[in-house]
Amino acid sequence: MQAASRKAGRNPKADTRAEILEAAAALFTEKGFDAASLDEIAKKAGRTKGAIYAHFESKDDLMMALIREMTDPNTCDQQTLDVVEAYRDGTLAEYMDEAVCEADPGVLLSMEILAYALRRPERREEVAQVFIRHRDALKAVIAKEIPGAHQEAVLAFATIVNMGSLYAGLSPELADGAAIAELLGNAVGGKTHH
Amino acid sequence: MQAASRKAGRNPKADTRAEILEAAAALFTEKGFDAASLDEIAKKAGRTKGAIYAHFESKDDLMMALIREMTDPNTCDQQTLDVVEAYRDGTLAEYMDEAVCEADPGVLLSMEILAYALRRPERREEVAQVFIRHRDALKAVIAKEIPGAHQEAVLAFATIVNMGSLYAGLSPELADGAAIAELLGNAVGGKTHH
DNA sequence: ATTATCTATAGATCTATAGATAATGC
DNA sequence: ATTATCTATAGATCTATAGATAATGC
Repeated sequence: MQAASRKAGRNPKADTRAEILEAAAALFTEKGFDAASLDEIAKKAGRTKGAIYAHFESKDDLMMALIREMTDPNTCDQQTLDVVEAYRDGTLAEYMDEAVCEADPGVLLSMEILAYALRRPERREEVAQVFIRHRDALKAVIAKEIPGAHQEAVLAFATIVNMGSLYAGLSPELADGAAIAELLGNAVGGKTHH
Repeated sequence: MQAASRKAGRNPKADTRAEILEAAAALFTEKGFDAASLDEIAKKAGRTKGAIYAHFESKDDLMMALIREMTDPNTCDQQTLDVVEAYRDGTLAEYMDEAVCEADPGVLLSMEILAYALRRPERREEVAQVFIRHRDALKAVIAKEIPGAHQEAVLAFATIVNMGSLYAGLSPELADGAAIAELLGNAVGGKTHH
């Protein structure tokens, strides 16, 4: 949030909700949903717990809000775009080693959300819709950037890049940029320009 | 009571430890490490918390013991073997739909362990060694069962099957047996007999 | 045969902290 | 949105005891 928001008729309150969500995302990533306390989240957002309860009904409600508002569901986040482009340009190995292999926070959060949803059947459907919309956005990008990609290329990106970067975060012996790039190459196919 | 167990230097209640580990595995899978309480674990094992502390120093120590003793590190578990065989036999799609697609507990536990280790740098190396030994066992099986498999076939199995089954557990729209099988086919190559 | 000892475990308890709510202020 | 507070429960620790074995005594 830049000066713009502070200026144009924003109320200090307006940002509170977004800042809480941002702090929650960071702490759910770092410690996991259960281990991240609302006090910590509030502190990180520069507020108190009361502020959280002014905006969210419960810790679960906060998590669900975070999931729903996880970036615009119709566009890929920049990082996803970068991965696809690196693949297309034949520089994925380097990209993975630099950017993703040290336990990418975005991937950890998405794992946390997946685990959260899998353990709460009532929430599963709603979370699934969010994942599906993200998947579709990624699919469109792949179709555009990687002509001739195999039919299951989206699933390849989602599974190999995500899981691969978790493994890489655990140990480079389990997965490194080169291995992930080669595997993805076999799985995705299509034209790349080296 | 069997003379054998006495001979082995273990008292008749020696299976307490194993039963606690089993209960812990089940509850860590079902609710996650933080949300599973020691009281629940003790109850599920038919003991009380005192019994847990007689065998383990702390909840973390219990988790680490569970990780270390997660099946024999030099052999694949049956389920992993089944997946590789289903791939080799060209029946992976059916296998995944039947056995794995509804949020496989083993996969969930392994994700829980991965997240646990990624968030605890002091533990990372030790957990990594366990994963590496499992990976090597899987590699050997693949080399034997799927002649001509690509070099990164192990990573393909680990990432695509695990992540795929989590996605499938969230929604069949995200991943189903056929999609996983096709993707794995592109990623692994090698000879299969249809 | 009696007493002491050891080990594993139950059950009670301690302390900290979590999520949630209520009261209050701006 | 803050501050104070409520209630529940967590991990951890303490204490007592059951059941078994080992040592001691007659």
